[in-house]
Amino acid sequence: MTAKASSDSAREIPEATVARLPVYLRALVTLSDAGTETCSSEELATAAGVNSAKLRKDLSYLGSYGTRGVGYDVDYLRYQIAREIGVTQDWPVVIVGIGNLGHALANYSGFRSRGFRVVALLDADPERHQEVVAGVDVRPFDDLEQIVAEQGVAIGVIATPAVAAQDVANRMVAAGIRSILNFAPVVLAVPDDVDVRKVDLSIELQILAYHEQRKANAS
Amino acid sequence: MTAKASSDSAREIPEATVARLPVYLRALVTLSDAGTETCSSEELATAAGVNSAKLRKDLSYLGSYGTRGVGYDVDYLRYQIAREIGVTQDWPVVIVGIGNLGHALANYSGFRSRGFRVVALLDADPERHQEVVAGVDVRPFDDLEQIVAEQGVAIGVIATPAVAAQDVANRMVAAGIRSILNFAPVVLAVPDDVDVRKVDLSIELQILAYHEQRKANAS
DNA sequence: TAGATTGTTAATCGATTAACAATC
DNA sequence: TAGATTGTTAATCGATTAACAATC
Repeated sequence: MTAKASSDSAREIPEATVARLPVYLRALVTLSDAGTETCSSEELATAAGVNSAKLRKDLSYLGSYGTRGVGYDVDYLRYQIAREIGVTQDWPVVIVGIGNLGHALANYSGFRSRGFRVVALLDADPERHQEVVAGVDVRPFDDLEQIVAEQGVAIGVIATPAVAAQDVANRMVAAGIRSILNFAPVVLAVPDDVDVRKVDLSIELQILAYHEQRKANAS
Repeated sequence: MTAKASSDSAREIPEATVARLPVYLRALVTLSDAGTETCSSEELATAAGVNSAKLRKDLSYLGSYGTRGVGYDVDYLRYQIAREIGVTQDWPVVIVGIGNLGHALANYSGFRSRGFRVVALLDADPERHQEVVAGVDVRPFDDLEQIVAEQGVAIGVIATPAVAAQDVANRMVAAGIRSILNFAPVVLAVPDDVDVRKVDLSIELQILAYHEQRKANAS
């Protein structure tokens, strides 16, 4: 299959750059909301917390969306980055494990406003199937395959205890999900074509502790 | 001030390695709990989801804790890594912003079991000051300075809405906190000697969406 | 034309990896 | 001694950064 209109977007974008695009997008949304129409790489870089050389290098992978001597049109660049990331469309998401964290995720407004739609909340515990969280019914985990098929779910979020996570991942993969955001503190084994990103609260704290300890020893 | 007993631990450990040490530590805890006494770099690497060359290189920054031809003593290596990270001691933590996410964090058992102790939950909203979450009273945000001083808090967690986050960070820094874990979707401005780590759920989802989009286009 | 700022080049830095000598 | 596995070396790869030519 050949590429459509923007055939140049087939270029390979480095992982480190991909990880920063959402940060730039958010900074642009903030600028746009504040009524700013144009910004320089220096201004945008400051808002995003990086240096301007890195920002310009990153943007250069997407194309040439600025004007020399002038800067970037905020709304135009915002659209181009959103398109590159893929958040001009809506992504149906399913969350599995509706404990404390699952509740927080289901209620997180940042998903909806950034191109993600929570279409289902699943939990293995029948006790929870009475609940409605953030306007969505909690349903049995066994409904996974049906929901994924019906709603075209491409992204799954795992917020279960560690012991259940691998099983949930297996079922997600079998159901056709190829992108997983994992909050359970385990290393998931998945096929090569499945993307897993991990958020681990205690690991983040441990990294802070390491540096904190060094500061304490240095003083 | 000169270093104590283990003067060799003054070596510089690369950031990428520091970020993986907690992963190795967790794998070792799992192995230990399963009764495993010895493991090779190959086994530990598999459990941690990295290749063995990287694991050995990482461990080499800490010292020489294995035995050629044999492997690593699980409990010994576990202790050495825990000591290097700094989680052989207890770190008092304060959480600010007790909404959905703050609740989830306060209840997260992984903190306690990994060397962190939530000593206070703070919220600016007086409505919440009645609450007890995970056995800890929710107190006014204005108590921050006092609590930090009394309890020797070194790590602060920000789980407030985006608009409040910078103010909270400023107050934390003024109170003497030098390590911050930020869940609010904003780039915090802090002095150079303050460490900020960021967890942003929607950014993680956006990175997945980018790759998902590419998979969809490739098919 | 003069000033400003992008997009790109090239140098530097840090992280990963394979291979293997050291050594249990 | 023979087999196994670490710890380290050196090559490779990818990311960052400063500098500046291109160009509005």
